[in-house]
Amino acid sequence: MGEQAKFGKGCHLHLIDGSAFIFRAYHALPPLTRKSDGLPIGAVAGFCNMLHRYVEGNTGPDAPTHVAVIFDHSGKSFRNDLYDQYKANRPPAPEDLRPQFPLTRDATRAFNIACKEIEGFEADDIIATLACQARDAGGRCTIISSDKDLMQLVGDGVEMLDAMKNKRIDSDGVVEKFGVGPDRVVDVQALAGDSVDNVPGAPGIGVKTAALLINEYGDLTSLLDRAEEIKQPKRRQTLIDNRAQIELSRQLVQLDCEMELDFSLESLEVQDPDPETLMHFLADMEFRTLTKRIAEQLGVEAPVIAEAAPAKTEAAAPDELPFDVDSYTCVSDAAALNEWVAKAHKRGWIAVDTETTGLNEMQVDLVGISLCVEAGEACYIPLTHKKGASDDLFGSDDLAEGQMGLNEALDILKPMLEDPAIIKIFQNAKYDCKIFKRYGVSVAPIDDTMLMSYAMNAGEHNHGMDVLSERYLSHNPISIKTLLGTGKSAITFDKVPLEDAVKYAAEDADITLRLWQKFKPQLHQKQVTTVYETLERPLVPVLSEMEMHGVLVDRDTLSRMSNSFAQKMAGFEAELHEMAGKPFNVQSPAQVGQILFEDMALEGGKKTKTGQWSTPADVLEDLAATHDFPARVLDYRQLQKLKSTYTDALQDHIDPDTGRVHTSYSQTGANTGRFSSNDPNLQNIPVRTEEGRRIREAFVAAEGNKLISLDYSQIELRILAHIAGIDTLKQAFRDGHDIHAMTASEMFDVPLDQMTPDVRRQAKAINFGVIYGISAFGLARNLRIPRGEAQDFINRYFERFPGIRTYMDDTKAFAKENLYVQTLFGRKIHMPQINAKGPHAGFAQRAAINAPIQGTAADIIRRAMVRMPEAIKDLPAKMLLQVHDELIFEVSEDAVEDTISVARDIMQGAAEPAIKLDVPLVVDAGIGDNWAEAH
DNA sequence: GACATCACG
DNA sequence: GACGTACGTGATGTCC
Repeated sequence: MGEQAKFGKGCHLHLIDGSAFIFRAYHALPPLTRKSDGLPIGAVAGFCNMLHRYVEGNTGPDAPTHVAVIFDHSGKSFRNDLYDQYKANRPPAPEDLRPQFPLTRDATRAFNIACKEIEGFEADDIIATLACQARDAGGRCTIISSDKDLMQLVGDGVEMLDAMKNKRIDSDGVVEKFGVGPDRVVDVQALAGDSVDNVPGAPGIGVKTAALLINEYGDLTSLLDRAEEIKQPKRRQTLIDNRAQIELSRQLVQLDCEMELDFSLESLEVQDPDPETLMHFLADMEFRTLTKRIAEQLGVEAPVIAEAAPAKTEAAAPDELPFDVDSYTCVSDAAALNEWVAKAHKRGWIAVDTETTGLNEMQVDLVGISLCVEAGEACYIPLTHKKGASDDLFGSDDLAEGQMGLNEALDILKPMLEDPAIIKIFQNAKYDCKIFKRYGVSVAPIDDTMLMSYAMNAGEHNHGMDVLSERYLSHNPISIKTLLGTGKSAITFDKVPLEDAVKYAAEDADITLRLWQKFKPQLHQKQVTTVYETLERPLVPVLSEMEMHGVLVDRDTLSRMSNSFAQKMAGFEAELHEMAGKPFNVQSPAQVGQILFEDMALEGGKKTKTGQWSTPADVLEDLAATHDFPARVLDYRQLQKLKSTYTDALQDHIDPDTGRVHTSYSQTGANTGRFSSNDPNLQNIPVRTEEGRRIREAFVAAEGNKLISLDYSQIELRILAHIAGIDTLKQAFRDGHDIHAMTASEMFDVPLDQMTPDVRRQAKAINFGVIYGISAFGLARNLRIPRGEAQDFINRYFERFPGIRTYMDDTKAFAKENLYVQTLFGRKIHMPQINAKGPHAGFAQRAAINAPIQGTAADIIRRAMVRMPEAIKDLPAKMLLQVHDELIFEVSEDAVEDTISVARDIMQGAAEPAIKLDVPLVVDAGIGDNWAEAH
């Protein structure tokens, strides 16, 4: 440090406003991506060009002797402690810009220019402090920026330079801009405020008026003290009323010239870049032109950049960094943890994984947290592991040694996990976010490798970590079973010895980070960034909240129904044994089949592929027309289903703490974009039979509330009408006609006023069949008509609506060509089986026809759900459940109508503005004390 | 753990 | 010309 000459007279410091460079570069260039992997790189390219042009231009007597690029540190600054709304209305950095922030630091260092940022301060403060130091030492300083907030620093050897316009700004320039000299800029800004930074200022006073006042009264303090003297009554009152706010504003705009810096002016001395380092960086970024140009100037050989690197989509390249579970570290004190937090700040991202005592997010305890910022470098923070059970079979409740306190760790992690400038990366973020939420941490923003995979590869494979790691990293992770065991002897994670836990948990974070690095650029390449960012990622907090809120279920209602079912079933069982002439297990399809088709020798029995007699409901229904036995079996089966799956099982899912049922939605469960619901499944609660529907009476609103249900009417048919472009159908929807009756009328030439329910029913079956990729066989079975007749129906339908056949043929052809189909919103559903030969071919083709329709409907309700929390935030209403085309809310009695109105608008307009459908979306609403009434 | 059955959209 | 099919899910019980 002592080698450099002292900064003083004759020295000239240049300070570059790094953030301004980045944003200017970002907006000036198209969204370039790195050829080999699609990493967004446009802002870095522009940044490097600007930096290079700047260095090139620094010749002659006025060249700087010292230089630094100053960046804003991610996260909040001390100004947020003064005013929590400071810069609060600033939108987050664009998605494709964020990963470029750290790269611009790397670029600065590659050019061998000092690169500075300090936590808790803005770049402007560092610039202010350095400028003052330079001035005090008798040297000069040029600030390369056009930010008006820096103009207060101008004067006495400090100037600004607008690099784009190549215009210097001195004291006169400041007067031109603010109407006052640099020393009064702060006063003017305090009065005028700043909408960009959300500095309030004095209402109704702009720069012009502010300058007028300051020039008249000398300075801000005098002005405020003598505010009574102001002639204009309104202006006078404003200043008197808002004195505190104006003084706060002054604090906000006043830059800190006296920061403690851990580097000296001397350390910023201009140095030549190291050609090798610079070349390596530029080549790594694949900047072909710039690399060549700078290589020539430096007189070195330009490194070769492969023209078209092989697409790295599937298996990992063999030369990738191997996994080494022994390299992972165990973090057990605050100092070590703080280092990891610092790494996250530096990088702007961090992969996080939580370990818990089980899978039920509402009940389990946090056991530890693993982190990873750089591939191959991961740690585990054990928090509540229990002491080993060396000779005590039951283990111990005492905490194991070598762990930091849970609260201490969370206190350190919370600001980072909530920092808007740091992306937290998870595999299945919803799980971890719910856990963190229970510990008072609201994690944001996030990325989720599971959802990225789903957006890119739905239909190709599942999206669990094991599958993804195997497929994309060629690595088999440690199996959780080897740590926990299986079945009855399985232990919970808090009983796992620390050294094993570190390897397993840290590896998961490492895998997550590596998957993210691999997937991120692929999202662009596969053109699903919008799907991921608008239809997948924003749902994580929405679903988390719905799941955590849960739905109130009345245990007594269920319990009474269970008892009633049990009684009836016992009666049916006795009857059935009597009829069979022997006791048998009514729940065994094999035994029922034997009795029906062997003992009773009934006709029409078919066998399943395993050789058993097949006894599904439709077969038994046919037999029930003539025999009591199959009719009774059906009765029994219905009650058995209701009891075991619903009235019994649902009670076990009532959370002991909340008294409510908390389902879990799987965002990646259905390939079409639908959600699935599990533990328990609340998307298949009975409704079609009277008996079953009564189960919904147990789903109730809390005291003083109502349940409301809003469902899309015929959404899939509407989408079909739009996509296939069927004018008659579209018009019918626009006119609000009964679509099935209309179809029947068109097909069978029956006037609407002479429509019979049976003809309408047949048309309805055809309409549904079309959505499913109609076949004569399927329609025949559904309508119980001969196959030839079904084929006639279908032919007539296609004749009447030729657009439908075109849509089906086009969709099939598209799928065969591309191996995927698409929704209106760009969601891709892969169809790897579409070109299969043989009997399976039909399956894939029908799925291909159905997927765009079902998927588009799923996209639309997803869009509604993403917008819903903001829309209802001021209403006493909560969104509880989603059942594919229906949303259920719990709402205070006095806000029922308002909520319906708001939620309906959101749902009906959910396709817009992305898509303007040719058909209206209609949402029906129901209200009740329970779900049966509301539906 | 595979299979059959049945609940939903 | 025969093959065997409606599309998408999850939970439960039997049986091996």
